[in-house]
Amino acid sequence: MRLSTKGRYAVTAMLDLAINGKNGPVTLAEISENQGISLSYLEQLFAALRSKELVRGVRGPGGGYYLGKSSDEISIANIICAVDEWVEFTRCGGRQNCSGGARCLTHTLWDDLSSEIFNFLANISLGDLVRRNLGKKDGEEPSLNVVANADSQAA
Amino acid sequence: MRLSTKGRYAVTAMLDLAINGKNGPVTLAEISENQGISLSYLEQLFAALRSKELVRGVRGPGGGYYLGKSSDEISIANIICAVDEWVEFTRCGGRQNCSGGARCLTHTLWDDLSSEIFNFLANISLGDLVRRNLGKKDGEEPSLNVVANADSQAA
DNA sequence: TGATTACCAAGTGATTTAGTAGGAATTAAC
DNA sequence: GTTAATTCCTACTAAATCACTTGGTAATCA
Repeated sequence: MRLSTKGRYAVTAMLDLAINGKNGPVTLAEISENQGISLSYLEQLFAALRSKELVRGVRGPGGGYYLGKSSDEISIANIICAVDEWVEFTRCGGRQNCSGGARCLTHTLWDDLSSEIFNFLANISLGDLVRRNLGKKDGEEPSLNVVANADSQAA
Repeated sequence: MRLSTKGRYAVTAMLDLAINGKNGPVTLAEISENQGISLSYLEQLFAALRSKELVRGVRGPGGGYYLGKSSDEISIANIICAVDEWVEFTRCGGRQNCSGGARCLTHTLWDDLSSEIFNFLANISLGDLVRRNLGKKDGEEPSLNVVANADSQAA
């Protein structure tokens, strides 16, 4: 499994698209400008997003990108999976040669852990992020209490 | 932020240590054998774990590693942070030149998201994992319902 | 003394990251 | 119909990271 800045770029760009795409498509040049991400790198990320139908491109002057679905139908997990390919590889392909050993024991456990994180991200939609953002002024700290996790206490 | 196989290696090794270290220290050679991780790579991971006092090494014959604290005092987040350095870097160091722009807006939001994940991992201790494991037989699927998250629903 | 272990530092091939470069295809505006 | 704006596509690249190897040194037990 994997969850790095690449996914963050994609989420940031999609959020920009969700916020600024209300009236007409948004160009990658604008997102590049807004978010400080290189244009060609954005193109590559959006190629992946498009293949998963999370965005829809319109060519020519006045073109740009729309969201492929409503922002409430797009989860953060969707976005990250599109660009980052959330593979949680088992070292022992399938179930061979790790029947009772400590290796298999720990890896199924780690897979459970990563699927918990997946569920967490799958329960936050792009629409949630937009609403959380627009409801706040700049100085305020936007808290992110989403569906999945009500009682998070700091360590 | 970052959460890859390197952290998984460390968690796996620590779990092995917690399970097999009841009576006497465990050598890295044993963990290497059990988990299929190269010995020298383990050494590097354990150098990081030792610097955070999560493990304690004993040299010489009959030596090996102990846990540095009780397994209930070590969280998964502790382990991952030790080897993976959980940096959630803000592109605009501090608060310069992103007062109201969309950039800062999205990055504080992403930071919230990553701290949610951090809290999630911080609420699972190594002891939790051990108990979850030992209570099960091999064939069974070990469910991972931990303190932090009671109501996880699949997406 | 010798074996066994942790410790330490440097190097390496493969992969990923974040980006450049250079185009081709589509379409709106002139 | 030409031009400009935009998406789309392929290939390349420097830097970083991953997982590992090599070759040691230091401590400690028998």
